[in-house]
Amino acid sequence: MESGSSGPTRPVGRGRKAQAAVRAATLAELLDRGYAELTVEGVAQRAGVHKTTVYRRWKDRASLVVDALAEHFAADIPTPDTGAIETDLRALARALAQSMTGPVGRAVQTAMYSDAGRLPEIAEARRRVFADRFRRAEPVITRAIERGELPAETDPVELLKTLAAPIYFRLLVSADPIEEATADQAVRITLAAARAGALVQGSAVAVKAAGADADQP
Amino acid sequence: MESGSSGPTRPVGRGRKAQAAVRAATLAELLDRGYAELTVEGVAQRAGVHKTTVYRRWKDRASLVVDALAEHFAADIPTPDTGAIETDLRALARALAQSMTGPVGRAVQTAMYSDAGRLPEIAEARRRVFADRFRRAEPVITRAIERGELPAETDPVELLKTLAAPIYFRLLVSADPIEEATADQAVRITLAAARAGALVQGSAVAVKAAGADADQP
DNA sequence: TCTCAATGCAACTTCTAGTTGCGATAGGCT
DNA sequence: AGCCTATCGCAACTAGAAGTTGCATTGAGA
Repeated sequence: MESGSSGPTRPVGRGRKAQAAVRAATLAELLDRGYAELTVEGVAQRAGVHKTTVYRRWKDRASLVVDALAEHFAADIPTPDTGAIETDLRALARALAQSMTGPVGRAVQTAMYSDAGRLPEIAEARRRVFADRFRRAEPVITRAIERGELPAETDPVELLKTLAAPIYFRLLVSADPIEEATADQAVRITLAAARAGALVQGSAVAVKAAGADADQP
Repeated sequence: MESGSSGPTRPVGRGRKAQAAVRAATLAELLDRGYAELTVEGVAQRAGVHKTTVYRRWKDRASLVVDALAEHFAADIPTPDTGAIETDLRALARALAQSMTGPVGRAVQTAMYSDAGRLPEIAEARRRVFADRFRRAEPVITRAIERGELPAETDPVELLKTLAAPIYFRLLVSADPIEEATADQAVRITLAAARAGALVQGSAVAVKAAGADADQP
């Protein structure tokens, strides 16, 4: 967009500071007013900046929110390999819980599943982050299967969803605080289910008899 | 609210039909535009009604949405008592999954956890519904404990949250379709976890050592 | 058929989104 | 230190949706 090779591409300290303030203010407003009630003027005031300053940097309300969230998309959840499924899953679950901890994490994560999640860019980012996490985490489960720690038919994706579900439940439904204990509990539940053979492939899909009528009347 | 004993309390068929159309249109708009993008004029047009007709019946946008959702709050989830924990839980989970099935159910449930969920009336309704469901479902677990089907220390609330989590995960996070198989899978996971003793009281809370510092730095 | 409550319509006010032109200012560079 | 200019603040706009009001019109029920 910018930075012509010889052009006057000076980052300009003033602008950088203002933009950072606006982004922080956007997350704060997102957290305590929500996307639906977020106003550009409110963000500007909170950032100690004039409304036009916001509009000069961002096309509209949506791209302001998208950009403020985008900063924190970096999934960066690694692929643990401790040699035991329990500690590996604990690392994964704690990393997920961690990403929802603190005002910023909570603001970002809840916003991504609120009405702001309908913005195409957010929806796509969500898909990307999820695909990335599954891709990184899958080896953890396949290795555990190879080691004989889990039933051979265990479905990695199903297991990871089972691991994530109790954590997201706290974030989005029950609004209970999310701590390490939350993650550890999710691990216990998931492992018990996996060892009992409840997470084998196809266990979560309906086995439709022949017939093409899937819609309800 | 209305119906003074001798007053001119005629329900007036025309009004009833218009109101029903507006409520239905509100849910439809909620489903395919979301609360943040929902406009009163949009709802009115969709209902084949003039904007002022909406404002004569509802104070503002918020109460329109609240009222449209309120129709469907009736939790009406019964207390199954089949004599076996598995079938009882299956009944509970399927009833929950059922409430998220079909366009109306999906619209209502997702809206309650979207930005509309920040409206005080919605937040309170959510608490009421949850409290009611837990109250009705708790005997199912205590009976199972008495029958020796579950560990004696099993925490009923923790178990019910574990049961609900995978279903809400599909509704709010993964957006996978919700079917009976989803509910049945949730039952398998929950039972495996409960039987393994992962849902005993206090298993989900951090055991803080003495000290008053709970906030993060 | 006749009535009156409820709707349709137009014309408002207010609020926020988003835009534009100009003068003020502060950060970077010499 | 002092200039240069990109960026900011400010005021004054347009556009659209929220919400309101007065009056004419219509249709369900007695």
